[in-house]
Amino acid sequence: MSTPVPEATVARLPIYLRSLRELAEMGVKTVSSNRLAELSGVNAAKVRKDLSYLGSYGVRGVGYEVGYLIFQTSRELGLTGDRGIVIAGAGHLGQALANYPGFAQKGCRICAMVDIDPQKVGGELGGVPVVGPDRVSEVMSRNPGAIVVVATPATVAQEVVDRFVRAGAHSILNFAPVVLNVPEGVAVRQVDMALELQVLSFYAEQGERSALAKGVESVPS
Amino acid sequence: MSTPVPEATVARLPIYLRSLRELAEMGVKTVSSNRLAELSGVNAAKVRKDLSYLGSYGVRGVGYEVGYLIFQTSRELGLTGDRGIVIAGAGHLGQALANYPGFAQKGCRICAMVDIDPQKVGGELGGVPVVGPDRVSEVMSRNPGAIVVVATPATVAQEVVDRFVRAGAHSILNFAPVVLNVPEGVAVRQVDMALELQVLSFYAEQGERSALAKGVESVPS
DNA sequence: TAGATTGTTAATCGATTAACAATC
DNA sequence: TAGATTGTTAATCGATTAACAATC
Repeated sequence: MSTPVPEATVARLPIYLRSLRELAEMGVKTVSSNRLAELSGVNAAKVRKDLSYLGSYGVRGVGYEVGYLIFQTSRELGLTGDRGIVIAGAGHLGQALANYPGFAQKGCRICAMVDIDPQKVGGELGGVPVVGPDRVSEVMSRNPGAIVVVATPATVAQEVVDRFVRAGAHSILNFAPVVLNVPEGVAVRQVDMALELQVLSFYAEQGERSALAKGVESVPS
Repeated sequence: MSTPVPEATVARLPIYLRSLRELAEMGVKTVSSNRLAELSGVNAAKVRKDLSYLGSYGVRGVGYEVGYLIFQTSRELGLTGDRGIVIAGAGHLGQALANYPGFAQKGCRICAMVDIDPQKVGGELGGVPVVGPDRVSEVMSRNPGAIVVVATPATVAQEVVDRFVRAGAHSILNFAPVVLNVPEGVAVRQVDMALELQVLSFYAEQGERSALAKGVESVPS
C-alpha cells in the first residue's frame, strides 16, 4: 500500500487541522504551505512533506483548498465517525475531563467512567455513567476502538491499563505519572505536567547560568 | 565548556529522576543502566549516554549510586533551589493547578495567579494570591526565573504571553490550544489533551483498518 | 582473576529542510 | 507567458543503539 505516515507527521496533523479550522472560520478558501506553516509554527517544506503523505491535495501555483484539506486531514486522523472515550478514574481529574466541553466539539463522546468507589458506581458524573471495574470488558465491547483516558492514581495505573488491554483497548492517554507497560500494537500517549515543568526548569536554570556568565542584567523596568 | 545536553536527553531526565526516587524509596542503593532503562521504558545504551552528559557518575562493574544520581540529576534540572511558578488565568484549570499537591513536593512554589476578573483580583485561590495584569511585571521581578503556566482561554493566550515575556519570562508551560510566538531564548512546552487524543484517534483508526484488512476478530471473551 | 557494567565509538536510522523541476 | 506554489529529491542534521574497550 502507500507509505506509512511517520510518527512525527501524525503528531503535527492535529496542529495543521487547528490552523485550517481557524482559517475556515475566517472565511479563507485557499492557503499556501507557507501561510499554513506560519500559523502552525513549523517549516513550510515540512508542511508540504507532511501533507504529501495524505495525497496530492494541493494545486501548484495556487495552494491548498482549506475545506477539502480539513476533510482529508480529519479523515486521516479518524475523526469522521464518533470516537468513544472511556475515562478510568472518577477523581478530580476524571471529573474535570468529563466536564471538558472540548470533547464533544471534536467528535468525541465519553461513553463511561470507571471507578472502584462503591459510592460513585451506579451514579453519573457530568452526565456520564460511572461503572465498576467488573464492567470494563462490557464497556469496551460496546464501544470498539474507544480511547482509554487513565486518570487514576499512579499506584494503580498499570493494573487498570492491564485490565483495559485485556478487554481490547488499543489506544491509551495516560495522565498518571508512571511508565506504562503495554503489549505491541497498543498506542500510549503521556501527559505529565510535572515532567514538563522539570524540563522547563532545566532551561530556566540554563538561562540564569548563561545570563550570569555573560553578566546580562534583567530587562530594565 | 562541556557539550550542551541534547533536547531529547533533557526530556528524559525527569523520567529517570522519577524512577530513581522510586528506587530510593524502596531502599535500593545502587542501580545498573539496564535496570534504570527497564523502569523508565527506554534503551539501556540511551540511559548511559544520557547520564554521561551529566558526568561520569557511574562505576564500571557496579552501576550508579541511586542517591548521588538523584542529587546530580536534580541539580542539572535546576530543582535544587525553589522554583517559582506564576499561573496566568484563574479559571477552572488555573484553580485545579493551584490546588495540585505535586508542585510543592517537587520544590516548586506557586507565587501568584494573574487574572483579569475584578471579582478575583485581590483575593486568594488555594492559598495563592490573585493579582491583576498590571502587576505582571512586579511579580516577575520579585520571582526571577519563575515559570509561567498559561491557563487562559486560547483567544487571549498570545497577548498574555507577550506581556509576561516583556516582563522577563523565559519559560512557559502552555495549556491553551494555540501555537505561541515567542522570541528566541524563551522556552515553551505545550500540553494539549485534545491534540493527544487526535493522535491516538489516528492509531485507533489504523488498528481498525488493518484489523479489517487482515480479517482479525476482536479478542474472544 | 573472572564477571559485570560503564562510557564511548561508530554505524544506523529517521526526521528536517534547502532546493528545484513540475505545473497550475 | 510570467509568477506562484506544489511535490519530491537529496543533502544534512540529530538521535538511537549495537558493540566493545576500559575498568571496577
